[in-house]
Amino acid sequence: MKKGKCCDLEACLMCRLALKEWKPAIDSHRKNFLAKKGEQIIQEGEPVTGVYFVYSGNVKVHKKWGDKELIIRFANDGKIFGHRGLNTKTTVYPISATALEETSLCFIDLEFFKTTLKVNHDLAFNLLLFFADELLESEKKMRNLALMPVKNRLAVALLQLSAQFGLTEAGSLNIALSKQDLAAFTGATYETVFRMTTELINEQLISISGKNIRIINEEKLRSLTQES
Amino acid sequence: MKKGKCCDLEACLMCRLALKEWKPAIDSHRKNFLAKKGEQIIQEGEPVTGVYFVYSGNVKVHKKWGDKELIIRFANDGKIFGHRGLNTKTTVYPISATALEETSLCFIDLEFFKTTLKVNHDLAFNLLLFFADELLESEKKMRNLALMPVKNRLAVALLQLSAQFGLTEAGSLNIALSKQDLAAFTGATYETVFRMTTELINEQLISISGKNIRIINEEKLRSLTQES
DNA sequence: CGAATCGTTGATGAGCTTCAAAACTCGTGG
DNA sequence: CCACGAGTTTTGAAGCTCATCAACGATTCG
Repeated sequence: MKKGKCCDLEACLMCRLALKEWKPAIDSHRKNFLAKKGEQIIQEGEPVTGVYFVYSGNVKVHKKWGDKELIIRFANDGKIFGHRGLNTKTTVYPISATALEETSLCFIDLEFFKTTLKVNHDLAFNLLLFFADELLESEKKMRNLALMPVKNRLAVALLQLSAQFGLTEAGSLNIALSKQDLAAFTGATYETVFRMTTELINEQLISISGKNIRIINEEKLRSLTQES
Repeated sequence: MKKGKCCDLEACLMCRLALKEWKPAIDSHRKNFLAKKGEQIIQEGEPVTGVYFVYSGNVKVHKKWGDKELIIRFANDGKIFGHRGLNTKTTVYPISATALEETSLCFIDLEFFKTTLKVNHDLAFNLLLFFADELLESEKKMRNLALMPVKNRLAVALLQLSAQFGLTEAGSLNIALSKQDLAAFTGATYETVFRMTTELINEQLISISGKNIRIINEEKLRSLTQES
């Protein structure tokens, strides 16, 4: 990632905001703010007003059905969420978004974002690629939820977290995630995830001390994510 | 849909092809052909060569894990598939695609499609919206697979098929789908889907005669898809 | 007409959820 | 410094949903 860049999107809107390449006019369409830990930023079903960019922190993007919850993905530094306001079918947010830690955010008005997209073709093209990547992940996760047992999905989840959040110097996953949330991300119950976690520990694939999860045998863990 | 248009994307590439608005130069990048019923058009894991547009017919887009299969979606008239070659992470198709009936197709070379996207901003923007819609559906389906019981997922599947393929004059779903495929689309086994189908019949929500599925009580069926 | 495929049904058990109750953690205040 | 209680973690047990296997009837097709 280049200096002054915030995210993986070349020509990303937020980068430009950060780099102040844009006219001051944008200020009327942008709102910076802080979300406290646990604060709900978007409520599923509410009318779409704009998109959010994460400067720093961590936000879970989740969907509910009845009293059950599934975490679709996490948006950390440089990521975007609430962008599904961009669609032709509905005018309400299809997901909820909740800060997992204190998170610094930037909100952009939907109309402004749309017009920007139409004018800034680089941005549009790169957002297109971003969406394609998301779709790729999304469809893979669909398959996993439908076809994989919980233990294997847990392996996928851990590897994904490792890839997205990296490791601390101590070598454990650089994210503070409640077991509840890990379960909701895996798509299973708290207890089941717990049991599978102990299995993985017994098989020496991971280890846990306190809140810290460490991947010991990445290769074997990854082999669980392969077919059959 | 306007006359001369093939799909829901304004400025869609295929429409332009069909309308012959483009220079003949394109012909070297386009290949029209027919896929027989049951013919596999894309094999998961093969290197990406381009994208496909459906003139007419029906193609299932599916993913495997071991010997199990999940149908992600169906691509019928005017739809696009294989577009996930467009991404930054992998150079192989993440999905398989198989014709469910005789299908008339158009293949576009990936490089050409990419350059076109960079030049044709209307196309890029509308593809962006299309991706956003797909993502919306995809994430909804993720939630369904994770949280809904099979019966409810079956209701979703039937309503979705009804929306995408419409009804025959007789009032039944205008698609010939094997129960195998319906099961793979629902994300459950053949037998389970069969049992749930009988339940829905007994509850007078649907009826089946031969291959024809008819939705009797759409409202109740839809209520199964609502939360809790 | 026989073979093969598909539809239908029952029995069984694995995998997972649910409920419930210990055991452990940690902050708070006596 | 310990006791207490609230919250979390861990474990056990029961039950439900769904997959799997197997068998038989129906339908298609050479």
